[in-house]
Amino acid sequence: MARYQVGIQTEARIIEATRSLLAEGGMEACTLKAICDRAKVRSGSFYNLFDSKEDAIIRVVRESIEAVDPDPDHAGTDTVDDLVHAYIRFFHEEPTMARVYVTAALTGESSATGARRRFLRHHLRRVERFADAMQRGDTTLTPEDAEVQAELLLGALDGLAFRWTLDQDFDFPKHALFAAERIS
Amino acid sequence: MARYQVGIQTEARIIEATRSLLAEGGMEACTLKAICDRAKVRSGSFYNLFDSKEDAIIRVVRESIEAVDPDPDHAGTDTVDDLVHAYIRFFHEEPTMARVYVTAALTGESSATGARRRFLRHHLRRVERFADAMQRGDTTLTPEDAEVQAELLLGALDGLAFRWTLDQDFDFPKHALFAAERIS
DNA sequence: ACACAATTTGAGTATACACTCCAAGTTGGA
DNA sequence: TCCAACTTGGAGTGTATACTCAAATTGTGT
Repeated sequence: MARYQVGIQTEARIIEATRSLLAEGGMEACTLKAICDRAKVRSGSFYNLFDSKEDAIIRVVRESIEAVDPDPDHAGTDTVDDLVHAYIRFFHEEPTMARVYVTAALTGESSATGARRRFLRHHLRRVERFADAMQRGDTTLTPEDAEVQAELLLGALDGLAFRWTLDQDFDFPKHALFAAERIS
Repeated sequence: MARYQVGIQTEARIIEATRSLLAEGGMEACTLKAICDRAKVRSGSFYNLFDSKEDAIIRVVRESIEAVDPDPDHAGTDTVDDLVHAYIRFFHEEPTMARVYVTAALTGESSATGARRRFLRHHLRRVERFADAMQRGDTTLTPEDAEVQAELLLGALDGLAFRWTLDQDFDFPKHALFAAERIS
């Protein structure tokens, strides 16, 4: 019944292989074969531990996002600035992962199940945190206004990040900070 | 030397098949087989007229974007509001095409050639037009400030559009107008 | 050392895709 | 009417993909 150590290690190797492949070459480089080769595992083992390739990718991306969370305990003490800086940091430290994040949301199965739903949930949580931070910074803001404003700021950050994926010379941090200043 | 009528008609049929497939089911539905079936053509004919599948898709998307251009002659008379409304209209009238547009930019070959470059060029042209319109609306704005502001507004529109692809219930026009009001 | 569950293997399945080639057919100008 | 340029049919190529399964092996508690 209990999991064996060896299985847990294999799982970790697969996650690490997936992470490094995504970071190096994005979705295109992250084939099942590549994952298995790098993790020194046959495909059967992979499917013993993961439901699908997408399953592994989603876990990696989520871990990656959480790694730059300014307030992992959700104590509700982060400021808008903290959140914006965390966002900038994510794109700065894990550019390929950021592209994967956006790509997965767009190309996930057209049915609303799966990746898309997950990303939406994550987005909504972020909007909530931005809105809360905005209200803490400006107590005259109504909850409704804070939400609209949070959607706008996050939208702008997403859009500027997309812009950056088109052209790596684009100064994302500068524009992101301008957005934060202008919108919140 | 001159092109034969029958070839021109075949080309038109292929374009139309590609357009309708993209509009109905996005990139996933737009396989070569699907295009050829719908256009009543074999793949040999397709490759007689187009270099690649991507070639056909790019032509379709470009035509689709130009169809909602508020100032096709580039007379330089459009206002920021015109441009924002044109953007909203594009997403309202051709939602799937909009998704294709973003997807193509992200998933195009990782080398900077090809689709990505094209999209960047198109984006830069739009930024310029937004910046010009902003300067016409506020003559105290320096060209540099206008450009940064234009990048922000376009980024916000792109991001909100992306947000909408995650969840069709999101009120894109409302948020887009809020962005325009807040940023320009 | 035994039983039994957890894990691994690796060949195999099924499928999908963009693209090629060239013989045969058609068009339209001279 | 001729014929070269153009267009078409459609089988075929090559490659890649995610995923399955039954049997073999290994780990763990007793």
